[in-house]
Amino acid sequence: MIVKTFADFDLKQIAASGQCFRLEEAAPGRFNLLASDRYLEILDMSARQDIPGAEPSRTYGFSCTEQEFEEFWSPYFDLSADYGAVKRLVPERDRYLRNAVSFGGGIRILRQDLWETMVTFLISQQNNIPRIRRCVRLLCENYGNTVIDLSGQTHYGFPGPDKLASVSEDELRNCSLGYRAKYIRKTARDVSDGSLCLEAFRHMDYATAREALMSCYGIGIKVADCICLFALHHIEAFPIDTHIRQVLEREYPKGFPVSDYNGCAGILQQYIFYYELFHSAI
DNA sequence: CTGCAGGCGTGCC
DNA sequence: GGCACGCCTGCA
Repeated sequence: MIVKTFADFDLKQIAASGQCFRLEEAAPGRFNLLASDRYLEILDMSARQDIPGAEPSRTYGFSCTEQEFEEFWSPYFDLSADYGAVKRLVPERDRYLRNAVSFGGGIRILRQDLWETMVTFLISQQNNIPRIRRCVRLLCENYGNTVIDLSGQTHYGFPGPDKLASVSEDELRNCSLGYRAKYIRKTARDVSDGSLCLEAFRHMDYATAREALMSCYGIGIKVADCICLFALHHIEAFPIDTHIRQVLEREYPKGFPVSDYNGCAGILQQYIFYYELFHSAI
């Protein structure tokens, strides 16, 4: 286990922010995370002091080697980016956004696996977070590789395109995917037979990637933007769901000032999403 | 019982 | 371009 401290990094907030459905707080201060076939345990070692507006700096123990952390997990959590600089772009007069940023200041935009993100956000349409988690869990338990952790516990990786291409639509429906099963099956088959090349997406700019994603069966504007933001790290992507749409109508009737945020408006979208989900509940 | 949750495809204009 | 409508499922 290695121990590290970071500013603007709070896993509790990230786990609740709805960008990753395989990061969960299994017990207070104990997190489990699966990314494809990798498993990571994270232990919150900071004394939790929830001072409103305080710099969210936290210390965590990670169940991996220094090398794995530097090579995989640090980029995954986007730890080398300066989120303080993003927050400072929010002008004092925008009270709403200042509050949102201070409330969810530990959020970062993860760099998740492209295939996994495509499937989980296909599942997310017309769906709610607990049910999305359940669908993803069933998919992994039924078709994913087993991953054994250091204490001998079994976890399940995310099934790859070849595996899901071999599963019938009816079997997929057993994971309570509903009508989304045919979207996932077709996408899996397209990737598996080579007619859809995921590697190509990595070399595209935002507009090109978005358009290419939207040409996939079952992927529309909202899901394409989520994939651009959470997997391809196009931080200018600003996914608008029914929830965010209501906020924009209420707080920004003249439109969200995208141009104030030189290509990183998507990060602000996450602060807003998290703020709307939880601030009234406290 | 209806309505709806982090939409999208289809058919129509 | 815009706008209906249906779609799986679980939960209020």
